[in-house]
Amino acid sequence: MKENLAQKYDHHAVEEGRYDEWVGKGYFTAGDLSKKPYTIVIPPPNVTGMLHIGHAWDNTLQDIISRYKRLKGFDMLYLPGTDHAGIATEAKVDARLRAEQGISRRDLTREQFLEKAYEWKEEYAGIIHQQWAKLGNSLDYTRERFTMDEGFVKAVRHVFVTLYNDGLIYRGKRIINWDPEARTALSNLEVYYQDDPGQMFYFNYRVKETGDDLVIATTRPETMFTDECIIVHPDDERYKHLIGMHAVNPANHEEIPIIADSYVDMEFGTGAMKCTPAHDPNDFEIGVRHGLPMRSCMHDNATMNENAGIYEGMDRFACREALVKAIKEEGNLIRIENIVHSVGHSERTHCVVEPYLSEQWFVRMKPLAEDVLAHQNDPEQRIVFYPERFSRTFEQWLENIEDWCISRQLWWGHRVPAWYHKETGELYVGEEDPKDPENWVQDEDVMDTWFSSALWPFATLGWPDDTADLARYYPNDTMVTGYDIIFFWVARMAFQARYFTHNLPFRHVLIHGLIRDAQGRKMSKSLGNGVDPMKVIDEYGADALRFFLTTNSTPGQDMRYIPEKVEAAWNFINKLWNASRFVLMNLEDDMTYDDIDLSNLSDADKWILFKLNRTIKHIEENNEKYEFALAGNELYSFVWDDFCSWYVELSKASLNSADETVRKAARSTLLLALTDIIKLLFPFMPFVTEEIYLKLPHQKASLNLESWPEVIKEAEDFDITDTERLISAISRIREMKAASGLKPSAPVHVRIRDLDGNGVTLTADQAMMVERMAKAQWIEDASGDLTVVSVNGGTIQIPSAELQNKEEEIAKLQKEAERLGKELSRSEGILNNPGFLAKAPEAKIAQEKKKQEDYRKQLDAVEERLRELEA
RNA sequence: GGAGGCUUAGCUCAGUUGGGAGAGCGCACCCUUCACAGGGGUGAUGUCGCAGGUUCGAGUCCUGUAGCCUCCACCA
Repeated sequence: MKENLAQKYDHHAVEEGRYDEWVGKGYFTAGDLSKKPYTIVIPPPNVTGMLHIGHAWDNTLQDIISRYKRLKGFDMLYLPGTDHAGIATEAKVDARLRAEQGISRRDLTREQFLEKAYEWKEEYAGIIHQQWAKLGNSLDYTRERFTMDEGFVKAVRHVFVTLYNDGLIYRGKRIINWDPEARTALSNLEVYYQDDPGQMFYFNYRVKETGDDLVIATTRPETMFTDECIIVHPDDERYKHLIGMHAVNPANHEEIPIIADSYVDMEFGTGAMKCTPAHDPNDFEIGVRHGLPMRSCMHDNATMNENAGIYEGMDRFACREALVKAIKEEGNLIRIENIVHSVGHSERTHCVVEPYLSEQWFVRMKPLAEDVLAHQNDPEQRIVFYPERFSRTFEQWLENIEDWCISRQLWWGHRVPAWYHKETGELYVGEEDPKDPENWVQDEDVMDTWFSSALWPFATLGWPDDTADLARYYPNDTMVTGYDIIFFWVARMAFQARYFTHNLPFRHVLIHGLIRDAQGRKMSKSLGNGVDPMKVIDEYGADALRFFLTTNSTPGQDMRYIPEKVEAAWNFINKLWNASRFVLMNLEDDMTYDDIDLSNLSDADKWILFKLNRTIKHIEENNEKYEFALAGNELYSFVWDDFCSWYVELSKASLNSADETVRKAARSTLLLALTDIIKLLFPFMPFVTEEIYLKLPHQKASLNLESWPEVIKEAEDFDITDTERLISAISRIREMKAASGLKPSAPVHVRIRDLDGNGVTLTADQAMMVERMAKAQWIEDASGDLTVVSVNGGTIQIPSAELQNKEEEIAKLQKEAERLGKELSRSEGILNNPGFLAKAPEAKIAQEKKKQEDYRKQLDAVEERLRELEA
């Protein structure tokens, strides 16, 4: 006997050490020029921490595609890398400094801080590598990248400078979202809105010239110190006469002009609004339009500045409270309404974002977005989304895009390549540092992390240099990512690729959802409901986790983490393991893969090979469409039901045959089918399939070097109708026995009739199947009372004395008669419908007629038996 | 205000050009030398959210509607 697998499937033993061996042998290293290239770049995980189960899902999808493509004969490049994740990492390092040394980043110099940040990066990149290994990701480490490595520095500078020179990057004083805790600007995307309880304050701005009361509402009284004017609608009869006059600001008694602008909605509030250009984006627009002053009344940490007078130094919210109190005391508070309104928070620090006027760098988005949108109509240059609906999300966002604020007041990131002359104040923007650095000071800001990740698909391949990898592996073929970063990332890669490579970054985008906990809640640190993929792997193995993740999800849809389902995946692997042990036990010691001989196949052999062929085709079709759940589920039932439950059992008869040609055919079928099964499963569960492969007679040094199973040509013409019928007959016999309270092993005799009542003669092969699987002995003919049950294509008859249960049989037959009656009337209904006959396809009509006839015959047999029983 | 998703068996979910409702888990009964008791066999359970429409035929297409959820925009 061949060396067999261990008696028990132990995922630790199977997965241990295998990955390093694969990497060491270079199985994941791309570069075979004789093959067609296929590229996936990993969405670079942030070096902020460890991978979570969402990464495991994302990566498994990529790895399945990669391994499938390798089997299909592609030169597969699955490129790894990590993202410096500017603000997120900076916050982590800052928190660590606080915890370990009781200091903040501001207590260090920029250089000192960056040193700490690099230490952090090294530490977590190391952890991420270990995690990738555990997951089994077939990454080409010879091409690993980091979004702040040397090549990226070059790429980012080139992009910045080019866009600047082309007028697509500009510096300007604008209202941006300011995070007063991190003290940095944020992009619109880094702000989330949440309904918070708040208050609407109504104040009286008395009109200086007339003494009229002018009631103005605001939710942010603390910004009133820099109100620059009052605005009313030019057509508003209530206020028309006040235009050009002045109102007294109740916060600081400044007299501010009352001006007209049709921006004001007369229906909203009191119809008059205050305008604070430095603290509100809409007010800013108005301010620009009317040439208003733009004073700010806050510091960058959201405490009040000198423009707030006596409130200087106070926190914005404390100031709000104190100010309202003061205004009330002066009699200018009209009323306060409690409201719930949407308030912007920082994605990172969660504090309330302050619309804040400051000098920042922006990317002019419109022309870039339009270029992408234009190419979405070009079949050759269109990015195709799976599922397709996400292309709408993508395109709609691009259609309504606003300029992108890319500067961040941080240290960890790509520094803006702009310098200011110490003497003249001249601005220099360039890829090279100034020739006379002593005369220049570099812009302090760094760039939004996404500015560099946007270059990922091509900068990882060596761009802006004209490298061989870039020529070969770009554009990427498939990008796999979550719907949550379509705007952050996918859209930005799209326009940068368009602008700088005049190409699409990738042809396909496979979108997946979020993974939630068993109750359907989002996983979060505060809930403590996150699932650590490494713990899952420890408990069930990476193969089980991978199979769970990809066969319980639908593209684009969220999924829940349900431990029982991971366990079900483990059980499936265990089943495969045991079936493999069975096969190995039955192969001869010296058997090689070339000894497979498909002559003299039994009915059962033919049946499984025919089904195997169909399975190979289906899996391939679904893999091509990224429908891994459909592929995985089909494999599950093919392996468990068809291969294990039926074929392995049936093969036992052949393996015990006295005829060596029969035994050989069974061995050949077992080896061929199992080998193909593990190839089909390999992308899903690379560890256990490799283990099995190496124990089986095999042709390559590793399953990684194998090729996708070929459809077996001979098997395409096999007619398995009789075998299918026999299998359903076996089920009916088992059913009859179970219904009669007989043990499965209790022997019975069985006679089979066709639909016309003629005896069916079984071949020796078929009789053996019945004997083996149903513990029923086939007899040509039987006398006496026979219990009857209908089966597709005929009836099964068992001597009643052997079943000894008349009531059961009557009940069963009545139920059967009822079912057949229903089917028959359904069928007749359709066939009596002239519309159906006139419009349905010929084949469908013929099929329905055949069914009707069969139902009729079956029902006749059942009714005849019922009459006998009742007599 | 705009866009999208979900609603199918007790639970979690599939269901890809419209043609006799599925899986896993759970549940009931039976079964152990012979690959696997983390197993085998048999079985029960669904007016496919609701209402219309198109069609010979709708879980599947169209319209409307309810509930839950997500994203985008706006909010003096």
